[in-house]
Amino acid sequence: MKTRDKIIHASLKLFNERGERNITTNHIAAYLKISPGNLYYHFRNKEDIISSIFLLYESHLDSGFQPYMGQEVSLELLVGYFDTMFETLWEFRFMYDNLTDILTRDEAVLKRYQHTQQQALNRSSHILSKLREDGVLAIEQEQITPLADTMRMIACFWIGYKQTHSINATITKASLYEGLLRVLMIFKAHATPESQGTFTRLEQHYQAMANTCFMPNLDVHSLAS
Amino acid sequence: MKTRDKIIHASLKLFNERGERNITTNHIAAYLKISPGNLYYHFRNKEDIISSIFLLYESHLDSGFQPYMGQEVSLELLVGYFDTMFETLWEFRFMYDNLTDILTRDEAVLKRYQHTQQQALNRSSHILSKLREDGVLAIEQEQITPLADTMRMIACFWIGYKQTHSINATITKASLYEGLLRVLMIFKAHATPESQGTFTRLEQHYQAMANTCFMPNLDVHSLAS
Amino acid sequence: MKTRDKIIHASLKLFNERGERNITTNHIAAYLKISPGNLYYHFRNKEDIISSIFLLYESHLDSGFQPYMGQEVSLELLVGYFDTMFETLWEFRFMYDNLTDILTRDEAVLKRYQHTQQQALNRSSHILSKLREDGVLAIEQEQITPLADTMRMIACFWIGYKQTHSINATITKASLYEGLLRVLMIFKAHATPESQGTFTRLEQHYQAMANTCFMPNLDVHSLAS
Amino acid sequence: MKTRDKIIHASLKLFNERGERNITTNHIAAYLKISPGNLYYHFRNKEDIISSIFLLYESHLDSGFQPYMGQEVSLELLVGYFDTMFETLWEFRFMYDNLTDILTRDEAVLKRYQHTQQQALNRSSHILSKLREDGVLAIEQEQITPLADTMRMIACFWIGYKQTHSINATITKASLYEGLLRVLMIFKAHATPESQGTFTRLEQHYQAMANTCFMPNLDVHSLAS
DNA sequence: AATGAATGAGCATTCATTCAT
DNA sequence: AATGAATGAATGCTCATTCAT
Repeated sequence: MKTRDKIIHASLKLFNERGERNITTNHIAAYLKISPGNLYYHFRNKEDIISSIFLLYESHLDSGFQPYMGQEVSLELLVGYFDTMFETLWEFRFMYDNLTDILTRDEAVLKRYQHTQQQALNRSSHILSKLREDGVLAIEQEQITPLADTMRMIACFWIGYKQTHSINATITKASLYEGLLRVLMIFKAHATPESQGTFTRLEQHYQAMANTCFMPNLDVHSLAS
Repeated sequence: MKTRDKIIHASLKLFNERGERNITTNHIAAYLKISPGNLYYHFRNKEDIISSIFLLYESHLDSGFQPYMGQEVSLELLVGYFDTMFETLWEFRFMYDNLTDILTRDEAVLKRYQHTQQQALNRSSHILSKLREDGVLAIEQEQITPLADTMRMIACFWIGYKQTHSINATITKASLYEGLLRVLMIFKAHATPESQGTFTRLEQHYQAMANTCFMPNLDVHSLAS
Repeated sequence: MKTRDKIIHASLKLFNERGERNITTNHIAAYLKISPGNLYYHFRNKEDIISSIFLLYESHLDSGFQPYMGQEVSLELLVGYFDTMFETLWEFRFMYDNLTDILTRDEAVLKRYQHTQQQALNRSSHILSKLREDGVLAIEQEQITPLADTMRMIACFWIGYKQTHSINATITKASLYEGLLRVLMIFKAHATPESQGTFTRLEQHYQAMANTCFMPNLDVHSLAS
Repeated sequence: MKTRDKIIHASLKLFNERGERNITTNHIAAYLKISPGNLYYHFRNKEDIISSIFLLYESHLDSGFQPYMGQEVSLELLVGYFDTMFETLWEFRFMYDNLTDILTRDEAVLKRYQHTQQQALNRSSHILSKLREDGVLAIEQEQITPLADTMRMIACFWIGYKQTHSINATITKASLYEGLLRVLMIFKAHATPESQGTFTRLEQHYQAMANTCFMPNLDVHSLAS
């Protein structure tokens, strides 16, 4: 891997593990066993590194949220989207510990972040619309975007929420699934009576996933069954 | 006002306006035109100032969330609680820009914060239970606490969310009402058919309130009518 | 006791226990539950307090080192002097942790200290002379002052020496007697053959004293026997 | 010279001249016309600088106190040791102005210091034993270590003693020779009658050295004659 | 590409001392 | 005599960034 990419990935790793505020450019250089000067050869400044990490974030989100023109809307598809979102959140969780602060510092990053988020929201709303048309959701058209937004919000702040409001502050994959179940709960509240069962099955699936985090050797096919 | 209180309020103001990480003790002293030594005469250190602000936060929350022994549960009462929460969040919004970081630094504050939040959650759950018994909410008993928790979560992170995900990042009272409406939306999703109308009226009330922010001279009695 | 004296004695106590450098004027005031302003009403500054402690030190030394015109020189008398010195050292031990530093800061105190020390040295030399005349010490007249000086030096720096060169750094009365025995060792090296026995008895006495520190209830008459 | 070494030597110089407590890291940086940041690039903190100075001290002492396997014990050899000790003390005299304080602050340095001192003491005792076997010293075997210890003590605190107890507080090489003569005095007190002459000659030698300090151009062969 | 020494403004904090009351 | 709030220069130290090599 090129030095530039090494710096991005080391920074991301260290930021996630110990918080962006606690990681200096010298920490990153020392971790990679390169000189601080070399780090600044590849990046103008620390903000520039963060900006590059956001670029990575954006492409993760974009590639995981591909629209699905023409395909039939399935719950699996929708869940695929949420899987993507939660995985992205895990990968870039340092951002969500400190989102306001980071975005306030760099106007350009803020704009790009908002654009990416807006696109993700549009796609989510589009899917919710289809689910409504298909009789899965009992919801008025004008409530669709607010609902998508609420779900996104819970996803975005779940990590920060867990870290501050739960006794055990360490974030794990299991605690992320807990967040997913919370989103599903809201989803289910808007489900038509006929689709309640489907949502129940989804819940059971993710509950199993959360449990699996502690039993990693089990092969999981809970949804398929 | 006593110097000690001046320091607390100036800190709160500056933290809210420019972020806690960007405000040094010297900034606070300079803003108040007192010496850094004087600031440290009144507070052991910066953490101590923050701790005192949290004390203020806790008493705001506690006094606004008085239990209502004996009274009849009304939507108005519940809404009063949310009004309190949203106003408190506004007053102490700097915390939510950086909650993980702040709470990680001071174990004692973390414990107190979590205790306060737990009590607020208990009271919310209690009210939801009553609403369920009164046939207002169609929700299983075991879903009550998760629902209360979700609503709290949206309340807690609404400001941070707005600040980072909306184009116009400036937080106003109107944008807080927007958050309130979002919570109501979730609420309404669990309403029994008979109480749908009540929730609709509530929505209209808060919508009016939000609009009034731009027309402050109008006397508002939207709920009464 | 008057506030002024309370300040002197509290300062002495705190300096001895925790080191002069580690005790601020605010510490002293807080310990006495008086205001810093009051402390500065009684003393111009910290140096002034230290100067007053030195005054106390000087009078201790002077009163314990009264010349003994006319009396017969006895070993008991001499030992009385060393008892005084060691007790004074114990009482004012903070000085000897940091003597250079303290005396460098205040010219006037330095001069007074040196004067007091010179007088103590003169008296010691005078006694040694008599002991020589009485056939107790086998020493040339011109070696008398250097010998007195060496003994004083060991006395003065014993505490500092113990604190830095022994594994167990805590200073106790017992460790002071250890220093006394060291001085006696030098003394004995200059004893005439006839007086060796007397010095041996002295050593046994102080050895017993050192042991007594751990058995405080025993009545000690080791010298008398 | 490398910056790191410059910092060590400048610190040593400034500490010796003005006392360690009175020299801040900023003083050192200013003296060397480097930035405080640069100083902290080379040293973790002030303790780290002091620790490095102690390393220097230890190697000075170790290299000057090489054991002398097989050689015949001569007074010259012994005196060589004391020369080393006194010169080392001169070079690092700031330590002895404040030894308790400095060693109390850093456990690791204390341990190393005590180890170095213990080794020096062992070697001194070993030499004294040989001198006793050779009929130079009239001393019981069990008194050897206390004697070595006493001599070391005088050496260690001579500078501090002179600085505080003599009218002319400025330390010179001549005043160091005075300390050496003091140690010799104790030594001589334990000499056998046959070796008294040798010690007298030694005294004369060092007396001459002390005088030479004021006549630096004279070639000194006082011992040889 | 890379090194690593160097910068310097800034930070949280301390403490002897002052002063209005 | 005494209070206690206030001062302000100073301290040890940090860290994003620069630059000669």
